[in-house]
This record gives sequence, C-alpha cells and structure tokens, in this order.
Amino acid sequence: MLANEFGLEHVREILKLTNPEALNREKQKKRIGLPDLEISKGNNVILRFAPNPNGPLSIGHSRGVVINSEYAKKYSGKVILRFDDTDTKVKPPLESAYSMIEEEFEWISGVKPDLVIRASSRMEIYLEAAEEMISRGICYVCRCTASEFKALRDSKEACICRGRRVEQNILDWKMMIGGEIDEGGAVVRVKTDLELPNPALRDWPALRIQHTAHPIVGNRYKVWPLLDFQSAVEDHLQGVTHIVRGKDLMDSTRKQTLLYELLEWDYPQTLYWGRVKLLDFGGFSTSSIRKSVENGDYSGWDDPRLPTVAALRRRGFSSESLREFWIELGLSQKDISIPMQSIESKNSKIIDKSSERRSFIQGPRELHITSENGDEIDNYGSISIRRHPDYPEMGERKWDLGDGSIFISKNDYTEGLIRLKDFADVEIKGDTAKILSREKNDSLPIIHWVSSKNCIEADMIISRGNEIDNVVGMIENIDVKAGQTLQLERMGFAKVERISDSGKVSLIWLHG
RNA sequence: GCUCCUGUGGUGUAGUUCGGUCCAUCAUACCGGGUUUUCAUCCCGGCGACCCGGGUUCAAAUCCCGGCAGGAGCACCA
Repeated sequence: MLANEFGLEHVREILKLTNPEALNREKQKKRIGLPDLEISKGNNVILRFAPNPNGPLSIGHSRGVVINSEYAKKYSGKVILRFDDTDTKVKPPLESAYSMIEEEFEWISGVKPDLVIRASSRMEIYLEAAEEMISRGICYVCRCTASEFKALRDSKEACICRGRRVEQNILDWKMMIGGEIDEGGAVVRVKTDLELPNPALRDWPALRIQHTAHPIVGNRYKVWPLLDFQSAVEDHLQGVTHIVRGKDLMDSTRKQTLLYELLEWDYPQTLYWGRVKLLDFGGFSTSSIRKSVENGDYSGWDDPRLPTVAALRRRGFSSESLREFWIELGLSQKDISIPMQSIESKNSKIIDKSSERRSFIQGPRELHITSENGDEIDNYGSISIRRHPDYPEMGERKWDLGDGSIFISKNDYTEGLIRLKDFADVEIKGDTAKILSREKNDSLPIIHWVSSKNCIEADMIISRGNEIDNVVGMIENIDVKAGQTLQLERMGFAKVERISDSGKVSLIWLHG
C-alpha cells in the first residue's frame, strides 16, 4: 500500500487529482443475502430443484432447496421440484421418497414448490424429442460397446455408427424402444465436434436401454434418457431461466449447451456451488445410506446419526437455521469443510427464545430436605420458576416441594455447600440437604434439581459419532408435550419425542 | 494422464467485474470481561488472513505471466 510509505494524506492528494470518485467510495460492507442473478428483462425467473428420489433428502440436498427457493422468493419467480427418476438400475427410485421429498422441500423452504413433475411420467415427451433429433441428424444410434466407444473417443475418432444414414438410425431406434436390443447393446448419442478438448463431451450419450422395471411406471419403456438429455429437454419445456447447482455438474452444463446450440435454444444462466463436507459426518451418499437403512444398520432415514434432513428435523432443528446457513455460504465455488457447530450456533439463537426451560436429572440421586435446624417438615410449600428467564409472559412452572424429597444428578452430588437453583443454599451430607438459607448468599456453585412431586421418568437418546447413547433420568413433568423443543437446564436443547401411556417421557438430544 | 473449477485468519464469508480512504467485511471458533439463581441466551473487548514467485502501475486482494496446492468430471449414475 502506498499509504504505508507516504501516509493517507498523500494518497488522498493523488486521488483528488486522478480519481476523485474513489474518495467517495464507501468502505466495504459484507454483502447480505444471495448475490444478484442476471435477469434478462421481461423474463420471470424460473428455477428448479431436481433430486433423484432414490431416498429422502440429505443435508447436502437442502442447499439446493434453499438456494433455488430463496432465489424464487427474491425475484417473485417460480421454483419447480422435478424428480429426475430415469435411472432404474444404478440408483433406482424409492417409491416412498417422492412424497417425503415433496414434504421436506416444503419444510426446508417454507413454501410449496410451484410445480412438481416426475421425469418418469413424461417419458413420451423425451422419446419423441429423441426421435425427432435422430431424424434431424442431431443424434444417432451407436451400437458400439462402452469400452469400444471410449477408446475411439479418447483418440478423437468417429465410430462406424456415426456415419450411418438417418433411415438406418430410425430402424435401430425402433428396435431399441421395441425392446429388441439388450441393455448395453445400443445408445443414442448427440453428434458433437470430436475435436472438443474435453473428452467427456465428445458425442455424449443421451439415452440408453434399461430393461429393469421402473418402480413407478413399470416396464413400459425400454429406452430411458440420461440426466443430461432429460434435463436439457425439460428445462427448455418448462422455460427454466436459471440453473443453480453443484459444480460437479459443470460438464453437464457443457453437454447440454452443445445440444441447445444444435437446437438453437437458449441455455439458462447457470450458477454453481462447490462441494461441502460436513466434518461431523463421514462420507455418505444417498445410495450408501439407503443400503445401510435397508440393512437395518440404522433405525430409519431419521436415525440421528445420519446426515439426512429427516434426522435434523427429528432432532428439532429449525428450518430457518438451514436457510440462514446456506444463504450465508452463498454460491462460492470453493470446496469447503464445515463443522455442524456452525449450523447449531444458528439454530440455538433461533430456538432459544421459544424453548421453555425444564430440569432433566441425568442419573438421579434422591435427597431429603431438612430445615435450618435439621428438622423434617411435613410440607415445604411450593416455588415458582419462569418457563423462560427472559420472557415472563410465557408463564411459570410451579413446583410442589411436598415433604422435601428431591432429585439431583449423581454427577453433581458432592458433600458440602451448594445452591439448589431458584431455591436455597444447602449443605449436603449423606442423603440429606439441610437448608442454610433461602436467599442466595454467596457464590456457591449452582446445580439444577427437581422435586419428586413434579417429575417423571425420562430417557434421552444422544448420537455420538456413530454410536447412540441412551441416557436415563427424571424430567420435570410440568406441561411436557410431545414434539416440543426444550432447553434442559445446564445441558442444552432436546426435543420431546413422545410420552408413553404411563407418562414416561422420551427425549432426543439436539445440541448444546 | 486429459478437461475443468477454486485458492482471503482455525473454520466460513464480503470485497476481485471497473486497481485507490482495504494497515481488508461479517459470522463462527477461541481468549478475556459483563449480564444471568442454567454450563443456555444476551452484551463488550481481544485474537487472527489476501497460496507462492515474477511483471504492469504513482498505487495490486483486485490486472498479466509462471508455479504450487485442493477439488470435480473423464459412467450406457444423478
């Protein structure tokens, strides 16, 4: 910096002479929200989120939901939920995933998609489009094996199928769709420049034969489009203006652009995000999770050890925290590693104000309160504690102390002086806690506790890496409702999963 | 190997288009302090970065060239 050597005044003087506008420039501030899209005027913004329904959504997918739906909100545009379910073999669709994804989309984004479509129900359109492109000589049927073609492609050579006449291609095409050719026996390719520097783009495959039945539409179709073709045709039909997706799909954009050029269509504006690794989870793919779930390694897609949207939701994450998180990351193409803590920190701030406080005693130990002079009393009366320290309007919890039986956690038990939160300074000796003073006198450590008249058995599952811990204890049973997220005193957030007929409470740990 | 993308504190992120009040934004983490009858929330303060090397220029995070590093694609998956 010039200013280092000559001082700011000097810089200012030079600027005054050469570039006076720079003097008025504002100091940089952090941009808030998503970067602007380029909008061609008169066009409504149309985006899409296109998952494969081979399982419900993972945390990674939630980025696509958030970014696309937020852009739709920002520009009063539309967002389409499109199921890219044209693979019946490698990543076959899971029937239950369609409705789960649709529901998760709405939960994550806070809005319903403007349109939901399934590629598998629009097969006629794709097959017709393919046939037309074959007729026009834009595509051709290639009967080489994959490895034969790869060898030719790498040396920029045309295969013998490439030069065949259109009539022959149509005949082969009819055989393909008629089921007369086995899987792998033929493929439809888009005719590109073989000199393209990127080998992946040369005469890329558009449709292939699959004789495996599709879980939804059965075995009506023998030829299925690949992602690049299906998506290219569908984006055009739906008038998609902006595609925002992971940068692993950059080559897909290039393939599709080549096709759009041949068809003289306008390719949507495309933006990318980089790869994200969540440090607290290992390498998971939807396929691998599905395998483990079906194998019984996990209790389900919402097992708290899994990086699925279902698991986050079950634990009590707010969808708002997910939205804030992804919006803040924005559209950087950098590959990044993120600790779950950064999502948790957002979540804490959001849910803290609505989370009532309750006392949960892990590993309870019973104590008996005695009066200042060591006497047992029949009735110690009651105390009232706020449900939330900052919001008195949320009401109070009234504890009946009865004859003075309470629980504290074994972890907190120690003989000596201690403050029972919101109640009294006591001296613990054996199984008794002698009241020294109801007033808080000095800086004794404070522990939480519960009156045995106001508590009930509870257990809480906590996921730790790939393990599940089951913690048992007693929870304060004032107005505990299933589905509610609580802040457990001195512990952190947990959600009430259910309450059994006997009143026993089952909790699931959220985070600290 | 080929093709492509990306490099700003511990982790993320703004600023890079169009060089200049940028000795670099904000958050999180961490450290210290305050509020609080929770180890939560909240408030204040601190810490800490332009991948490296050249070049252009009065002036480079920003432009150019060359390295290096990380990642993705090179599927008849999405």
